[in-house]
Amino acid sequence: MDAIDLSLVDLLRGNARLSYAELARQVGLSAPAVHERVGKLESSGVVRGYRADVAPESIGLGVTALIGIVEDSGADTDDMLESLRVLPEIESCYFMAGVESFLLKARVGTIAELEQLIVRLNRTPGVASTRTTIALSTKWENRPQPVGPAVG
Amino acid sequence: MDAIDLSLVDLLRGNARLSYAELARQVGLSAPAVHERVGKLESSGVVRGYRADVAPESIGLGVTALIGIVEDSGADTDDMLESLRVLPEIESCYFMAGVESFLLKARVGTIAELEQLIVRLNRTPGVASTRTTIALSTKWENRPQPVGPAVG
DNA sequence: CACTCTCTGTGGATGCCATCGACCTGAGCC
DNA sequence: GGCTCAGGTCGATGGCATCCACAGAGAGTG
Repeated sequence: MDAIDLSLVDLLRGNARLSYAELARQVGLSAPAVHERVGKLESSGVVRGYRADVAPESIGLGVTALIGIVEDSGADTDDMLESLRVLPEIESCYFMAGVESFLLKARVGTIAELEQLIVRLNRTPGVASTRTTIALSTKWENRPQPVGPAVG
Repeated sequence: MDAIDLSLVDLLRGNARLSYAELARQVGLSAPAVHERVGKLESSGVVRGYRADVAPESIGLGVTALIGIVEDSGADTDDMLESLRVLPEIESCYFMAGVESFLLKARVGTIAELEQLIVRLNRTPGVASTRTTIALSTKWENRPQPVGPAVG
């Protein structure tokens, strides 16, 4: 991970569909060299993949909620994780410090679907309680913060 | 947004670097047709961009925190938003229902940097109080949920 | 029904890009 | 010095992006 790798990471966080030729121009290397570097970033786990950033409301996921989960004392955290993992509505799952062991970001189409999700969560073994707050609007999300040196 | 558009969106959410030729094979259209459709999805705002998914700890952002913000009564929400927007550490910003008007997801390198961020937030005009919880680990994040029909 | 307009598709042509292999170069080390 | 290796360049080639001309389906209209 030298400065050029950081530049490549920055460029790809900004636009994952840049061609190797374009990346090469930006960082001042040849296309094969960039190809090699990006391949290594991928196989070493620095770059985990490439995702289209899609407006959720345009694919019928207009309701965003954050759900904190308090575990039962003695609950098996790994089992709970597996129960959470199979729920597709849960986009993100953080294991937190504090009373609420998990913080989930869920995305559904309607409030009714959110209700169903919460019911399911409360029925999940190991869940003592849930606390849901609704996001009225998403001001921004997953904004990449620049890490590399400035790239001309 | 017909079924083919949804398939394209799904495919690109899974791998944003798929070639138009490959997308075309997957959905059963010609490459120019797919090119046209994706272009329209982009210009209509359904697809907002393409991002490399980078392991944050590998670029020196190993600390994730969620920060709730309570506004002063009478605070100007738009002004606050602008103050938040210039802080690069804030990756996501939701306007919430509830006591805490904003919920921020912040990513920093060290606990010391988190402390500085919190201090800055508490000094920001309009902020009555903040409540920070640290994510001990990220189980998953921004997992795309399939929306289109199954794609062979 | 027939005409036409529009939308969305296909197929072909062309130039750029991804990718492979051969080779070069400088650093570290015996 | 001479070996070795990591990581670069260059050149070739086949595939892809992209442009263009044109075809066919459907909606609206006389």
